[in-house]
Amino acid sequence: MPTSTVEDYLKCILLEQQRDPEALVSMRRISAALAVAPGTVTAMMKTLADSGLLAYEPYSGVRLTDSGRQLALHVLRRHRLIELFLVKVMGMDWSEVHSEAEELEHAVSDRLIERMDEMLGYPSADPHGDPIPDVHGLVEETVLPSLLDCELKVPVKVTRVGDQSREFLQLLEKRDLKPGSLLRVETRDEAADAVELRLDAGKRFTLGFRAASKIFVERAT
Amino acid sequence: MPTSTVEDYLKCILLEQQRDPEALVSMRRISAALAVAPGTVTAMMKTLADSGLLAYEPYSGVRLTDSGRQLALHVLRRHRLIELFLVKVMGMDWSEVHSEAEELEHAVSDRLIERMDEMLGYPSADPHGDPIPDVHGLVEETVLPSLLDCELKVPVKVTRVGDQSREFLQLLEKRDLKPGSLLRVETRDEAADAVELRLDAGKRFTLGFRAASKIFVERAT
DNA sequence: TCTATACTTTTGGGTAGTCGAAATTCAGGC
DNA sequence: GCCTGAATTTCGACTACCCAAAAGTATAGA
Repeated sequence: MPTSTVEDYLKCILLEQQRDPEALVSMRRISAALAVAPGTVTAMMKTLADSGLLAYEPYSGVRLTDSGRQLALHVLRRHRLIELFLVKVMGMDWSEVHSEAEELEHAVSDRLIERMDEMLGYPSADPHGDPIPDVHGLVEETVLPSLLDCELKVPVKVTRVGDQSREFLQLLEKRDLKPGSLLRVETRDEAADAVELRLDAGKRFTLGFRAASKIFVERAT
Repeated sequence: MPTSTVEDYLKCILLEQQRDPEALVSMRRISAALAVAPGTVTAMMKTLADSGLLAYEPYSGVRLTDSGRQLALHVLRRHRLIELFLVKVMGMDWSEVHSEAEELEHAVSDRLIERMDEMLGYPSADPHGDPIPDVHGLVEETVLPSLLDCELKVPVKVTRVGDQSREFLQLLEKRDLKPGSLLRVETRDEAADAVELRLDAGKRFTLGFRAASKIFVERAT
């Protein structure tokens, strides 16, 4: 059974890999994401490679093997189900569940996680709109446009947010930009680094490009 | 912040101390309870003593200090609230929640545990009848008679069981001897090592002294 | 009083994970 | 082709656990 440290490394690599499925994941990215020294990552990558969980190319980076990927997906499944459980059942705020799930994902048994899944009605996405892998590790990967790419002046629905930080989520909460919210992008001004939104209620709100790129939408039906 | 290993040692010592509040807790008991080598316990006791969590008397044993006791009570609170939560909210079997709680007690945040407490209506006992310390670490210690000490032929109610092992709990479940169940002790035969019970429904069942000593009752009102 | 035995402590050693700093490698610009 | 800067790897060292086995201690019974 993998230690919780190993689970953290695998999950982190999976997430980094998803940003750019072609490339190998560099030591630098992992070391930054997990806040450990670069040398520590190199050492860990060697032992994970020895366990057959990933392929390690010295000076280039790593890529998960099938078994490593499978394991990482199970951790991700636990993480996201727990987040949804904390929001839906425990009534916690979605801006505080990420760090809580970060701990719990290593402690819950398979039995308990399946019970949560059942209670939640086998959901397909967590409170941030991230897809939940099923019990066999299958995920539906959909690429959504962000507020930077979507059509202008057309009603869209927020379906996913790409930043778990407390501050960002609290902003979205306050401005009613959570998954499910409806809005339209009125204008984009590259020079001003500004994306102007009109919310469902008619209120207007402006985001910077950086923040806008972290909100993903789909056409409102 | 104490590691989960330290929390396990403290909880274990608290529990052993409760069996015999006068005596010091020996290395042997701790080593047996936690399934670690005796030398490992001695080493850990020295570091815990250095941290001011317990008093260590070489060749005699240890006793928790106030701060050690406080910490242990918080772990115990988490453990017992989690057990009750798993039974009441998650619908798990009481014979399987102990080991699950053993992991979760080190992972849940204070925030989440208080949320559970609230959802459960600030309960005073876990599914086995063990008292739940309050948020300040206060517990009501009540000494109850077991099926070995209680009056004969008088209606009593099971209120606490002193063995968390799966097999024992499954037996109690099957025989309807869970906390809340009503029964009478008909006879005790020391030579035969037998305690004869008459259950509420009228059925009769016989336990050995060893098992009978692990079921605690109070007079039925 | 002495000793057998059960318990405790000490010692030496091992694994997992971490860091800081020195040494190495790679890739882009000249 | 060489140099430089960034990334990577290597190295020595540390903490927190853990074990097995040798050595020491306490005590109950002869």
